[in-house]
Amino acid sequence: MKTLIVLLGPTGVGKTDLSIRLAQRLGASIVSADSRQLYQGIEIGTAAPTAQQLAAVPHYFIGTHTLEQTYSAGQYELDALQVIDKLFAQSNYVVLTGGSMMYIDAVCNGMDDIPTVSDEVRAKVHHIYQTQGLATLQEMLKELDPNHYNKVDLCNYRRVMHAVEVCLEIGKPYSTLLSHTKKERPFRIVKIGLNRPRPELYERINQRVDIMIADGLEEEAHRVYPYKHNNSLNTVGFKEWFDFWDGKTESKERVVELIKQNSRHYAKRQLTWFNRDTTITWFHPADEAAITAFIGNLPE
RNA sequence: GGUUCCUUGGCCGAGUGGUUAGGCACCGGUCUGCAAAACCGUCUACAGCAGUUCGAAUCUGCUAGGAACCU
Repeated sequence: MKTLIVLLGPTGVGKTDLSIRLAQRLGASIVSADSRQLYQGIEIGTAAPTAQQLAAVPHYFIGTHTLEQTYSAGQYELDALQVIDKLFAQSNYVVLTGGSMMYIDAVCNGMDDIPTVSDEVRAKVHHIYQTQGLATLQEMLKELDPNHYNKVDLCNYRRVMHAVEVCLEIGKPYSTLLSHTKKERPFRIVKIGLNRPRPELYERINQRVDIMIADGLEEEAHRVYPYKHNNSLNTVGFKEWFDFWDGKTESKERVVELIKQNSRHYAKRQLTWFNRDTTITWFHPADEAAITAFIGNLPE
């Protein structure tokens, strides 16, 4: 049976190393589900696989986009599925690995078809938000899509804005596009979660940030500073430097502290998301034997 | 030894008699197209003891710790 092995877990838990060994053992390629490693030029800060690692196993969605390109989970679903389909023609296994919750979700469960919002509508809604504030957008949503109005987190301007944008774009309520059903995939999905005791995970994250600094994260961030307004750089490890150069952070020591802290926050959010998914089988990354056995014991 | 001042929850920090200031961290949570994003919740402290008062973090005294200055 064609099987997609989904290797997921919080940042810094040790997915990359394991994914390569696993892929080699299974004769599989690796499809990255990482919304930041997909960009070129921020390899250090995103802990992207090294050239050596990339040479060991074919990788997809690593460094495939420029910092100025916009990308989304919805687009990823389409692109990733296409790649996965192609890979299954040559192997029974494909390893999907990464920490971008929504990207993984998009591949495993699918997202509803929501049209891309035109620049005009986006600009219009953004303008309303800027000039009249969130309250006005909330009122608009109440009018345009009372159903969704009752469900969204009204304090979260991103979500309110998006819902309003889509309503205006399609001329009907956003909620009419939401099916709340999982898409069926023509392959089996096996989710393997990687986690460590919290103190251990945080210690690794802290150490990894120190290594990034030693590897030249500051220089890398400085190099991409001109592109800071792109979504690709609304990223932990970069925005903290931008704030420093913009005079919003007092010292470099503080920058490093913030990067560590924000990375830990990110890990926590990932775990919160993954913990809801009861189909995940969890392992400690060091327990590779158990993981291998688990995969070996999967029914044909 | 003397004088004056200080002591608030993990950290910062407001509050001079009468709801649990607030911020950050920690912890927990939300999540269908910018998701390494955006957002939400919880955490009831006032150095200790005694007293004044209907009522004290806020007033008084003593004790402890700290700071500055004097001898």
